[in-house]
Amino acid sequence: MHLSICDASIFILRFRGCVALGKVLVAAAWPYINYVPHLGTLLPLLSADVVARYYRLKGDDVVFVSGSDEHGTPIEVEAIRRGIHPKELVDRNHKIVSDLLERYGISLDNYTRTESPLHKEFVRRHHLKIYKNGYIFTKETELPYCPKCNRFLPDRFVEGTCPYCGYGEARGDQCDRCGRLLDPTKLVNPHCTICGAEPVIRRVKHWYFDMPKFTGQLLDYIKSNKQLPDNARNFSLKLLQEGLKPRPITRDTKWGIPAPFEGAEDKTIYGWFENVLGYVSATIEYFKRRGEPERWREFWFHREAKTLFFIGKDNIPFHTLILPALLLATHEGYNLPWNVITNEFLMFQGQKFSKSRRVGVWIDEALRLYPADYWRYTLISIRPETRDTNFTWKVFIEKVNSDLNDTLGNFIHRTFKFINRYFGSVVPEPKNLDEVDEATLNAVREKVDEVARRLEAFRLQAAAREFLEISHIGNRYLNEKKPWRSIKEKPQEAANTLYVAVQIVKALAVTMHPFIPFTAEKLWNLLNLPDKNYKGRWAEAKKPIPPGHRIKRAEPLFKKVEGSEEGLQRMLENVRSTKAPATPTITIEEFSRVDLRIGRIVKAEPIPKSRNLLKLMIDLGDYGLKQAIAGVAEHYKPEDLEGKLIAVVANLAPKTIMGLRSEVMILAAQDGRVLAVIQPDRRVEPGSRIT
RNA sequence: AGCGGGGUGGGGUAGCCAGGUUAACCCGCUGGGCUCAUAACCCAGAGAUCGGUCGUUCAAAUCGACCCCCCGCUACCA
Repeated sequence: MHLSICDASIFILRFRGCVALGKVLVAAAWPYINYVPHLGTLLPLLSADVVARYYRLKGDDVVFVSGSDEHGTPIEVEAIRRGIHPKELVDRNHKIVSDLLERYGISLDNYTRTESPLHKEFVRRHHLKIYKNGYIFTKETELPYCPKCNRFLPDRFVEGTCPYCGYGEARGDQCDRCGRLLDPTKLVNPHCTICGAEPVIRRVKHWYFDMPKFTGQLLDYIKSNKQLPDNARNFSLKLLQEGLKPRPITRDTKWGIPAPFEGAEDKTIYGWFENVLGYVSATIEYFKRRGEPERWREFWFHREAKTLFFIGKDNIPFHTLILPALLLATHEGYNLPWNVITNEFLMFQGQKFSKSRRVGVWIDEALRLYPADYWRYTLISIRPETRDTNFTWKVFIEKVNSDLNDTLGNFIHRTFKFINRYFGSVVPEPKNLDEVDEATLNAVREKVDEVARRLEAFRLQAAAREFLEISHIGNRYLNEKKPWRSIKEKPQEAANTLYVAVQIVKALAVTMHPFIPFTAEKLWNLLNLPDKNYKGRWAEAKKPIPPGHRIKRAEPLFKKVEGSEEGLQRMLENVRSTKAPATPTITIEEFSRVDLRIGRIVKAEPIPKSRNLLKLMIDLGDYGLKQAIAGVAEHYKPEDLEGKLIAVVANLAPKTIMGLRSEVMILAAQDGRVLAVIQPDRRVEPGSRIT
């Protein structure tokens, strides 16, 4: 089947919207792994996972792919900072991230990486192909080059004084103070942010992808793709109306995929022109590994395949314009993204997630606090669908305690307990169900369908609400039927009630699966339903558990989050401090602002009513006697400390702790539960400066 | 600056694109019920002139114009 690629009608056919189900490619944005992702970065992967799991439950043929985005200057710079080769950095991070995603239950069929040999080879062949098709040309430009680092500098890596407002730390692309767009060549006193040297301007040749040639086809694609969400469509149309520009696809960096063009041997391919091709290469790799090397085509060429891309809003143009253009440029008739499901941003307590300022929660530390399902449920239920939303500890506590534990967990638990206790753990035989029983079962079936409808519309937040609603129905039903009464007077009625209740539990076990898969499997097991493979299980939501079936003993599925919002933030900070933090470097000048000295503890005494505090009097020689309130009482007895020479920070702003003034801070090393004060290894006078 | 998104009871969100019965849901609050269940559950109630103004319309949270505030983006932080 070969249609002219320029024929717009094929798009109309392909994107009419009533595409038959069956084959679903689910793709999630590739996290950039210069660092562990934070909760916001997890959103596209998590959303994709919910949908992938749903389609699998429905019995569709699903392939779910993503991978680590590993190339580019930020990773190179991070590697330099740590004194290792970029490859070593990404090998390490890829492993960490893959492992974490698995622990979040992100059910990827292939989580690969841009360093995968198959990907690199695929990308080179792809670009050569579109080069031969005439979509790539070369052009010379002037770019800043750092002679000391021996590299061309991306705009963001040049800083200098803004020529408009005089701001001293304007970046090459934009001034943070006046907001003006800049050109790195215009900066006054420019310097390289990596080494500080002054960059020079060099003329270089680069290879450009001729985006404007695809304007018409992309316009047709965007306009005829009915399911594209508004934010993705509007933004893409705007860019198309403004006019596409040729994009440089080569970079003068070493860390990347070598450009395959003649004369470009020392260049690499720009990240966004290779990582999006990873969706294809990951599919190829997956089927190759399964020994079915041709089947990837079913997902990328058969018209009936649905391809779903889950991304954050900042990635829209790469998925609605650049990826389609790259695919069109092959003239091979690739499926263009059937839908690009875009989430807005997640904020943390009203602020943007920020790695440098440590605002937010990172996915490794989150798992050290609470189970994956708690995070999954919370994130999906506040998933930023129509606007940015805010993650707060308050929300987290509310979602886990009220929704998961009280409403959902408790309904399941009371049903189990009742059957355990009054029916010997055996599903009772129903006889003559009354109207309320039937209506309830119907309402539950209705809800199951509603969850499915919401999921198919990618309204994940609403879908989660609907599945939780099933447990509300259950709770309401039990309250109305009061089986704890009828068990005494009309045991058959109680039997009917619990029969219905356990069917609701089963429906929940199925519908909760996309959202909280770990809990779903645990529940499936408690229901003593043997099937380990969940493919095609969705239909089970409406099939009753037969009377006589034995279930297991009740076991709580969730635990409440104990403690306040402040308490949780403290827990997070504890978790954070016990792993080696990658603290940003400081200059010697910055360090010298800290006045470190040796002091002698002349007196140490416990503070009444405090658990861990000691009041210390510390002799600082010429600087006098200072009082320190130190949190060491759980590690040292007062008499152990008296007489010791120890390191202190002498110029910390004083603070009042439990009504006592603390003027200096003593230094101690912490290794998990072990605390050790820092002492000089030979005798020096109290007050000696530590440098 | 331009562009985009948003401002809905105390808090958090949905509804808006395809205008139409008492503006929905969760948390919180008040009162009541229940006691099988992880002090959980269920019911009822209070509480919003849907940022402001003007307009379109028989009818606007929903459409249009203008204004005020918040946020994001302006092509390598989802």
